[in-house]
Amino acid sequence: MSNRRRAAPVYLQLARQIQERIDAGELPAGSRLPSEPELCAEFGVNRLTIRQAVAELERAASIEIRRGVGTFVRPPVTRVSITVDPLSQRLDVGSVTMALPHTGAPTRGEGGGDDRGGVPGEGGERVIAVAPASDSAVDAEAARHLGRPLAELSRVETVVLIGAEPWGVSSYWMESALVPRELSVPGEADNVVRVLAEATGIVLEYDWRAFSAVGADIGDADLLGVPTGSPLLVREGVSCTPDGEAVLYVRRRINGERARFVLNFRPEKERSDAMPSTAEDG
Amino acid sequence: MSNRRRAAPVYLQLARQIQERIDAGELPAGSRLPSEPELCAEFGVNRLTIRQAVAELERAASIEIRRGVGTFVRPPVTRVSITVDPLSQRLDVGSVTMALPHTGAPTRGEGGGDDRGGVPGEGGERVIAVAPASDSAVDAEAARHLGRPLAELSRVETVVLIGAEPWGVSSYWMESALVPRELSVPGEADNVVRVLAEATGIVLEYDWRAFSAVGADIGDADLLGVPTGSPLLVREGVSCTPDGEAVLYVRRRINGERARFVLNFRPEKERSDAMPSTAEDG
DNA sequence: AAGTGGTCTAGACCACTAG
DNA sequence: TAGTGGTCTAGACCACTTT
Repeated sequence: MSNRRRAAPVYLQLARQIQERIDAGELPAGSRLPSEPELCAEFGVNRLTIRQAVAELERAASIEIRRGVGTFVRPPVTRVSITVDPLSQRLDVGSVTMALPHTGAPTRGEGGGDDRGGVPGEGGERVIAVAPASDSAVDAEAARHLGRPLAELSRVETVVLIGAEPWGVSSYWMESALVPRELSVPGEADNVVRVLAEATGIVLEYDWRAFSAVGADIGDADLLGVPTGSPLLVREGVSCTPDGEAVLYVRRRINGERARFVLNFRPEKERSDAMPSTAEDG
Repeated sequence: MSNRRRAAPVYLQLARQIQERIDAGELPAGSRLPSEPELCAEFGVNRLTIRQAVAELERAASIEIRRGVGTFVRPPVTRVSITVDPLSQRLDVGSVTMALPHTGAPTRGEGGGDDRGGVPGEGGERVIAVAPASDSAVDAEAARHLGRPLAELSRVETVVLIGAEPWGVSSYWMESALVPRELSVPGEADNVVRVLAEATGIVLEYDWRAFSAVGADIGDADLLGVPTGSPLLVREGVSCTPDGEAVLYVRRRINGERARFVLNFRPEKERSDAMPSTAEDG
């Protein structure tokens, strides 16, 4: 009849213990954790148990593991903020692609300052596949959003780059007849929405946009260079003609660590220095 | 000089192989995977290797593991959609809490239908802690957003429930003097924003809101009953008086599987049945 | 009781990074 | 080359669920 709560597994206790050291400042951002053998000795457990604890902290984004080097406490993340003015901006002018300020690789690791100015290629969008919609669940949802039969649709898959680093993965669905020739073959494309608008002469407006969060599936994880299950910010929605005819459904998965979408509800004002805002949305 | 790409580790190859079976329909949603010993025999590897592969698929949300029972292919997720009308809704009327339609526990698992009607308690918000802001990074950010010194602020931590299930975790920061007595002690609170507005007589408007994605840290994972690192949708922002004075900073982490925020940019129209919309936002 | 997944040990070998 | 983390094996015991 003992209602005693089962003790947590050892690896979880260790994870919490190490997290407490981090929170308490005993292990400041950028500092190195003891090596796995050292932790084994300290806690008197098998290496695999230590590894489970460390993996837990890595999933929690508390630490960063660098193979062959060591394990380090992560500094607080800095995100790219993208502002959307919900009161006025209704025109879908293209992609977020060109937005980002200093495109240098993100600062990480030690507390040491590492300015890295002037990475030349600002970014862009690389088409990696174009194919007719199949009967997969995601294609079916796109067809539903566009109110068109699956058979008429094509899907364009792209990777959005900042500098040379993948920042997000996009899937676009549109009528197959609308797919511009420039996009019909994998390669650089700069900005899919703009190419589409220019090639077809269609003016695109936002119909709706939605935000959600998912873990990276195996395919997206590959493309983005992150572990499977990493949090991705999903931004999806339909763009339409000024008449309201749905033309394009887009679903973009963005490395969660590297983006924040901001909606300002009040007219431009002195806002706290809080929002290091930027850029346009697409 | 061999530039041959290193072969992927066995567990990853197995994960991809199993994922392909799922994608191909050989393992339909709801079906059970072979047990771990069976998979060991089939692929001729150690059980731990199989477990690594299976863990990978679980992180990718492709499968669901039920201890003592088996491992099952997950059906596509269904999310609660919350609409925000960016053109008009500017008043911060309270929490998303009361929003959700049928509060039954989410359907999961087998393809079999499992209606579960009539969970009585519709949900609410449970205060779990109230404390003065410390010098932690997250408290400091709140102070920055509110433009007030840390010492004047208090933090209120709550869990947002749907039925009996935790749906999100909220942190609110406000002037310590403003914290209503009703919130000053842990317990049921129904709706923090409403309580705050009623207790102080302050009318709250949105200043800004932002969306991002993070993995659950150990604490949030505990509160939400999800694994560490699970994708959470973060909705944060400042609410202010009609004069624009920042009053409240809120940062809510929502189980990523269970929420989607929708912004409609066009006036109400016949929209595709796509958006099974709902509710208000807070 | 039987079968499932969860935790843990001991030991091995490998790949990557740095000095 | 030495030290780090990454992968894999073999075997054990446990907790949970179902029958």
